[in-house]
Amino acid sequence: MSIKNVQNTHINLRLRQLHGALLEIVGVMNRPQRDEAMVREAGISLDRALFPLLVLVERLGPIGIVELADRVGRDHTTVSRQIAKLESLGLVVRQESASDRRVRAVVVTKSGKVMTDRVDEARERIGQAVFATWDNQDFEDLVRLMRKFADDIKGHTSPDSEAIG
Amino acid sequence: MSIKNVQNTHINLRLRQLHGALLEIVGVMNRPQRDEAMVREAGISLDRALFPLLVLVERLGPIGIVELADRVGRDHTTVSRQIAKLESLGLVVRQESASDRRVRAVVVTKSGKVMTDRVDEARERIGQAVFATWDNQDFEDLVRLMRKFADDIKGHTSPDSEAIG
DNA sequence: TCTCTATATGTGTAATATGCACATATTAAG
DNA sequence: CTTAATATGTGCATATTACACATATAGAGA
Repeated sequence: MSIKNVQNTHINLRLRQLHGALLEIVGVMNRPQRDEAMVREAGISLDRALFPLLVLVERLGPIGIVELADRVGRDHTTVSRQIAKLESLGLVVRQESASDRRVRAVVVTKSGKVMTDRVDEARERIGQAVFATWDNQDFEDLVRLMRKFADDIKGHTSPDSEAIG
Repeated sequence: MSIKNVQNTHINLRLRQLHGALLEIVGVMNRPQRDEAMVREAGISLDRALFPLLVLVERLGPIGIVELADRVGRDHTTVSRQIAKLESLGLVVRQESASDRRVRAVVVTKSGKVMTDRVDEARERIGQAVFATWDNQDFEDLVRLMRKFADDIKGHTSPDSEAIG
């Protein structure tokens, strides 16, 4: 076996480990129970699919429907309807864009912001608990490398490229 | 502002950055287009929701329906039906457990393994491309810290604890 | 052992979510 | 100024999902 093959074997081992960790993390992030617990804490009734959208709008808004749909991996018509629901609940508004009058950019309302703020606070509490036992350098490295990883996979998966599984 | 508050502010900044990166990564992982591309490459027609299950069964099998449902955050009745579909396609089988005759543990068949193997190969190719430009130490650190992170959030989110958003 | 509770799985059914076909408005390119 | 591309939205058929409920088995305690 050549040196290059040994290296590849090692990389593939690590890739498999990374994929395993990713599957678990995504699994936890996708649990609807988590969202429901948050919503309950915020004291508002909200459909399961609507909550992740609200968080994204707060993070990325003002943002158009199509870009939002791309982020969550759903058809834009689906997202259009979901945003309409969020708007009827008073949590977001669609505002006309001056530069491009086709887009109706979505932003959170004051009421929606109150809700995402509570979510942020809960997330902070959990995060502080999770990382309380971490070595500080490890924590800094995790944040830095996750950011880098997120940036890099976007470039390798954007249009028509292959999937990761 | 006390030293402790300064530290908390810094941690919360990092937590927010980490959350942002996580949202993007999970977003990419959740794109149905990725799964569809994989399935197409493997030359089999497979419902969108079935593919992630197949991957999990290959990784974790033999595994029971309830545990599988917990992993993907769906009701066990939903997963039960989806596994039944996978079984009718010959990609997995449900085998009786000797130790506990309630469970019908799911495992991939030879045919299912062929499919996940192709997926693994594609994932390897992508992974090698993504990390080709990475510093080796960074790559090792990412794998190690993601594993640690996955382990730690499981402990902090398992039963009835709060969500991350 | 007997009983009661918890767990694992599965089916019927109704509500929800989703995407495709299609339509409109606006922008950009030639 | 025509044509293609983009952003958004509605109607409708289908797919997905979960709740209520049922069955079988396991485990704990009297």
